[in-house]
Amino acid sequence: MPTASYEAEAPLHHLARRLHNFSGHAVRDDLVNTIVSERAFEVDQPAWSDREYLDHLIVIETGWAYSFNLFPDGRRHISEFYGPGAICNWSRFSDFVERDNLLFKSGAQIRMLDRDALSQLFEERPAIATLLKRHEVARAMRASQRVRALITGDALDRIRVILLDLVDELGTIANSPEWMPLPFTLSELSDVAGITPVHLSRMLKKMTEMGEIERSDGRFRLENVSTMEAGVGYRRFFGTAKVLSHELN
Amino acid sequence: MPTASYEAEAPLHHLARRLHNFSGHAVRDDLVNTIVSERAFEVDQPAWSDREYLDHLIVIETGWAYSFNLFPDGRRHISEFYGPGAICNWSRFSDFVERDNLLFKSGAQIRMLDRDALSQLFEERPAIATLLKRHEVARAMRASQRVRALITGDALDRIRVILLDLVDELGTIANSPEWMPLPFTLSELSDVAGITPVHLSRMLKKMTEMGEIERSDGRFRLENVSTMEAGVGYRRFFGTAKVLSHELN
DNA sequence: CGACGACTTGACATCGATCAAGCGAGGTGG
DNA sequence: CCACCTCGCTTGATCGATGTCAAGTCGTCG
Repeated sequence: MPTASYEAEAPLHHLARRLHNFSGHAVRDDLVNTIVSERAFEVDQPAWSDREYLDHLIVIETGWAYSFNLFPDGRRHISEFYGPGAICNWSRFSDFVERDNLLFKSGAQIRMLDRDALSQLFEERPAIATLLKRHEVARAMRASQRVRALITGDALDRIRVILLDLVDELGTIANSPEWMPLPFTLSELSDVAGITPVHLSRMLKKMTEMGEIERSDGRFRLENVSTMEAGVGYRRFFGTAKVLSHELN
Repeated sequence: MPTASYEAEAPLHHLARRLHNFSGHAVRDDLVNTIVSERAFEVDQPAWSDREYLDHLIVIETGWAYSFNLFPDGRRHISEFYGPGAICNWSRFSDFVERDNLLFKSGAQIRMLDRDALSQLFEERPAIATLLKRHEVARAMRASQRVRALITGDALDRIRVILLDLVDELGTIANSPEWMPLPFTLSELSDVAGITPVHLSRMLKKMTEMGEIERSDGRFRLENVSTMEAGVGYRRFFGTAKVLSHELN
């Protein structure tokens, strides 16, 4: 059930934009040839299907998803979130590793790229494999930066890093607009941060009062991104991707 | 300045034992041929040399090391620790990724395996590359399990998971002895857990009073490993490695 | 002996969780 | 249409968990 915006964009448009940050090469056409199916989600939906994780690379066209893990006592930890153009299951796909569950937020639209077709493409054009790998290495480095903040920081710093990661996740596909959508509920964000939804609500109020952020109608705005980044020692891995890829090799 | 125990063991003895958990193949001789140098540390020493990280795979023969990261404000986060037989820089070595700093604890002895020699070995015998990769994937999965606990758990659960990881790290090379050495200071352990050393000291005292652990002379003992594992939903990645490698492929 | 670092303990302050109540938007059935 | 429900969010009151500051012990090393 594609929406207007879904049809408006060419397939893998956002992914191509992300990858373009790492290399001037045009790879969209090659990747489009490996598409085997697509899917749209009208309501939040966990993906329990193991086969699709292993046989296909899952790319988000529109909307959001996150990977999560349930504890025996029912608590939930959200370890990573994925915005438009993101690859949701790279490590599982490439390492055959048992990983977290995925949940697609309502409104998400995804496309699946075939494992065998991709393998063949990677053999024919190794540069594409390297490109995708670099892109995912950058995500892994961003995640490990977030984890450091979540383990050692207080609630405010945890929230700041998560908000910056959200901005970064959207900034990969466009220059960050002033007002960003808040694609997740407070309960979900609190499961990322490792704090309670109640406390998260209070801290967001506090940050609003301190003039750090503004909120309105499901969107938020960071008053001064650079100041916030400096305050928590945040480093961008996608926004400055061209610099990064230069560092990498 | 090798110690008695250093000379008593054959090179890469502990690493070979670890790998044996994942495959019956004997790979020690092949790996030994790639050794280019060795080093012993008499006092705690950070390794600042970038070249050795990239040109060599660092294997611990005896003793311990950890990787850490410094915040602008001086705080330190310790993200992983390495015991006898561990590979300290796999991700940096294989992905050319910028990673944490390493610190070798006093008494540590390491050997370095040459990058080029290893690459050649991996080409000739791909099974060895797969074996090493599986071993490091298991470590990554254990680390992500720990991170979940460190983000969402309270101080007691954080400490429990860290102690279980320490036991696991030693259990890979031998059946866990009753009394385990505590190779890190409370300050270091608190930088793993993301709590203060003072609070860690109090919590260890509390766990001792509750009969969960015993401490004596720089060593500790878990009263009931299975109970503790069940209590925090802990999963072993090395001790049950044969099961794991069966799952993996 | 004195200095130092690792650890412990106490008193106190702060942070964050818990419990409970209420509000508003959106959906459903009468 | 309204009554009613659920869900996400907010707020207040309170309690427990954790950090901070300070003092003191112990072993090690010069």
